[in-house]
Amino acid sequence: MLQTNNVHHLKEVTSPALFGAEPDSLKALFRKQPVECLAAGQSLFFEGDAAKHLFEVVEGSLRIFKIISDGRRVITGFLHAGDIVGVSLKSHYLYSAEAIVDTRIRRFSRKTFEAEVARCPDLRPEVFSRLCDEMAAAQDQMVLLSRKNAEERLCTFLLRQVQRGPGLRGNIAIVELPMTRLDIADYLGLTIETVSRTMTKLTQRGIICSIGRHAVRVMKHGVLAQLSGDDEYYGDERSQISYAAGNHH
Amino acid sequence: MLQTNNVHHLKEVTSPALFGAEPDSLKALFRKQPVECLAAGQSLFFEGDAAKHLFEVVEGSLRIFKIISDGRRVITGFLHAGDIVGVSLKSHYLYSAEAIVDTRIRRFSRKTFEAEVARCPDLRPEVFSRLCDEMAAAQDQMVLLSRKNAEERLCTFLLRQVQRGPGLRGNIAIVELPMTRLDIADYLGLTIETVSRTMTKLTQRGIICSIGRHAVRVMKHGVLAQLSGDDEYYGDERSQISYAAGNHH
DNA sequence: CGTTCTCTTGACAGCAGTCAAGACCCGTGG
DNA sequence: CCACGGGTCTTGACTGCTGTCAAGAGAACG
Repeated sequence: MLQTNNVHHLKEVTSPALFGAEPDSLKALFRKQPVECLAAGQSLFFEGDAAKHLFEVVEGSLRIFKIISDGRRVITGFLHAGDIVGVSLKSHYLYSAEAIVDTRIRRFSRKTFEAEVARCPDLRPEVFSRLCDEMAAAQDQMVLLSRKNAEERLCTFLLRQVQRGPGLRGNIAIVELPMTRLDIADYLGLTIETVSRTMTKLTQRGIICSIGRHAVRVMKHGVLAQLSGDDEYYGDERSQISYAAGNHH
Repeated sequence: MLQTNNVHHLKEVTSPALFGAEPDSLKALFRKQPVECLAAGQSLFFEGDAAKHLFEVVEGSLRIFKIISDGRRVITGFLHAGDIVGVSLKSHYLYSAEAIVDTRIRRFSRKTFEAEVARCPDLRPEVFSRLCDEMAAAQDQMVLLSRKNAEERLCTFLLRQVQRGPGLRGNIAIVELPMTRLDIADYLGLTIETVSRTMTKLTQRGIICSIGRHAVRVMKHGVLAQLSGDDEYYGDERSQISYAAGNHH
């Protein structure tokens, strides 16, 4: 948790001022707002509520999800420190948002936000850019849900977490997984049992190595990438994949 | 995509006090552009191409899709007359676009488009609104792909086509399906065989009735809605669903 | 230390995928 | 007009991945 927070700071500082304007002008809006705290499991808002606010995640993680008819839940995304909730808002929230762990947020009135964006042209590219990023992520998720098998889904998921994280040292990275297995399952369109079984298999093959329940050490980043199904091409490079149990811990 | 969403969006965008713009100002931009023709099967652009243009579909239909590693195709959406392609663009196209049938389009330079939007504040709410509609549709699609079974997927798909269409007369509507079964399968995350079998079942139960390959008559709109899995609640109303073959032809 | 929740593992079932064959549609050319 | 050929669609038999159900192990918390 603290690590991701530090990284977020790093990103902010090192992000080059390519655009002339200060890079995180959007977040600057939030900076003066008071910080609020959400306990793990607490709801921030519900799908269908009037969308009165936007939120910045200061620390912690949120899940955003929809519930359909008979109680099935679909998690459409996770949000972490530095993310902004609700840029793509209509008049009502499209999804519910809950804290996964104890989380700190800042709040911004939607009305004021829109006025600020209208007033300050420098903000618009960033709003637009965040929307497009969200759209690109949604499309990648559609690909995952539409055509990937359980192993590919989980590998893709783990890779995404690696990319968010503190970067890999050598070939090895540690990724935090603050969410539960059920959260992961509902995000990947699987059951909790399939997530669990697939993680066990990846562990047995020495590709990952569990560190408690909420962290994983990625031992073979390249193999993970191959198994994710996102590679553009592969010939016989698949041979790199080891089906034998590797040396873990 | 959902009617409820459209209602919100209408309220928001057409509210004259807030924006005072003509509703379709965006399309007005395209109106002066020359019309180009695409033959069925022809590509408009490819995923990864530099995104130099936006397009308005004047007549016909497009499929937009991504291809992953071993050739698997995921159709992320269909576009029809009146839709605009590429509002959510980054510097490169996120997906490929192909004509499903002979299609007529208008083209607009991305650079000019952005200049126009910067110059004319009235356009911005509409751009934003279209982006949000796209996002809402993407999330509905994630729900479909994540948690719905074959029958629910197909019923949801058919319902969406009905909502796009000329409206239902009485309880019955005719929906055009210009795309092939393979297109539908790649859109719904199924195989062509499963799509075919599921349509056969719906036909046998008298819920729909095929009119050639590219059109369907919806006989029981309410049942279709129940089977789509989007209903908020149901008690014993399921009893309305008939498992006996209905009277068709 | 016991309760509760989460996670793992196993046995089994079922939905959808795969493979295969044949029907149907439609444009082309005889 | 009909025959032909290629593509699309339907249908059947079978397989297999993932879901379901169930039990037990492991963590977290009071």
